[in-house]
Amino acid sequence: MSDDLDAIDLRILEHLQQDASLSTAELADKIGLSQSPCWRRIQRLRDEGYIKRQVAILDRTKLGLDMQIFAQIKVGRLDDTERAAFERSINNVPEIVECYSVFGELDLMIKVVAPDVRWYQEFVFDTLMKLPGVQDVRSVMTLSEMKYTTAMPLPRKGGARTAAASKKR
Amino acid sequence: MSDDLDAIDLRILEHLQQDASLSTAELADKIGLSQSPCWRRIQRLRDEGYIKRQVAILDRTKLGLDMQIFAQIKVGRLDDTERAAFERSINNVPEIVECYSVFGELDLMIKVVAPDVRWYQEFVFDTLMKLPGVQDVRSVMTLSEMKYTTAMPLPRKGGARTAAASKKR
DNA sequence: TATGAAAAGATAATCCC
DNA sequence: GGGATTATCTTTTCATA
Repeated sequence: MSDDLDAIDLRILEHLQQDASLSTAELADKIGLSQSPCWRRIQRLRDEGYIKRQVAILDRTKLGLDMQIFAQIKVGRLDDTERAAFERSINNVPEIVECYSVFGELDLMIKVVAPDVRWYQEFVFDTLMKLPGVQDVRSVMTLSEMKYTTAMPLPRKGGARTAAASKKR
Repeated sequence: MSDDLDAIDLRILEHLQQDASLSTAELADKIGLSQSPCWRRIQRLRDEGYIKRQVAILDRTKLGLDMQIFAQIKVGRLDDTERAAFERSINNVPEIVECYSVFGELDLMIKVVAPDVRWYQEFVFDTLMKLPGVQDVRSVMTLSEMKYTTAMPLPRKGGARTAAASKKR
């Protein structure tokens, strides 16, 4: 449970969260290390949970999913059982790609991918409104995606003040 | 540019977007195919752009990034040059992980990851408010992440009415 | 404790059917 | 699409510092 990352670990993570198809040798080369230590570090980063998983990112629009909508939802008080059921429902709807409980007037912020407006309209009435306790749904349709990344900010070499660098662990 | 996916392609995509660390042989086995055709299909799905890339998903909280915030931003009219500069700025800030232009009262919806409230406060004043044309920032802090996935909904075997299935291509 | 070189094993990529 | 071959990469072992 040694819990600190050195500069080399961070460079490995930075590369892998941009492109996990790199071979160990290529990656080792990029960071000026030989294969074995590079491989062991990757293994350790996996074992310690810094790397959660490795996934393929698909082209949303090529799959006909041209729309993305943020839906803000007002939910009434739920007991623990209802809450668990709610969360299970959310996870069973593949078109809901993100869901957060949030501070403020509305209780949930969810991100939905959809093929078109008609589909989404049905989705709101047939799926969202039927989730337990849902009282109100306010939808914000996106016009364009200016940025979408799965990459987390990591402390950078220059010691620049980034999010990841400012937190004492 | 043959543009249709059969049931096997979809099963391959489904597996890979959940776990891209599967070997071709393992994947082939899961879908009842032998290695060569499975490999060729994966290659084709890559070439045709259905698979955009392969990334490592890191553990946000292990990196000290415990907060996620949706910031809705009002931006004044921008000409093309300013717009391009804006988009470049967004892409240069690693803590901004998603950014969409949206319909409605406010113009942009961005998702930010941050270590703590203090960091985020500084970020709003030192970074967000200094982006060209920004007039107003409204922040919604998330309390908990109920779902986050990079996986897109794909048409399913049963012919269930999913988002991906309803769009004619 | 970490590295590098090299062997052993597994996988990816190509061939032919 | 399948089977077999080759090339490449991953993983282990071992020697070194």
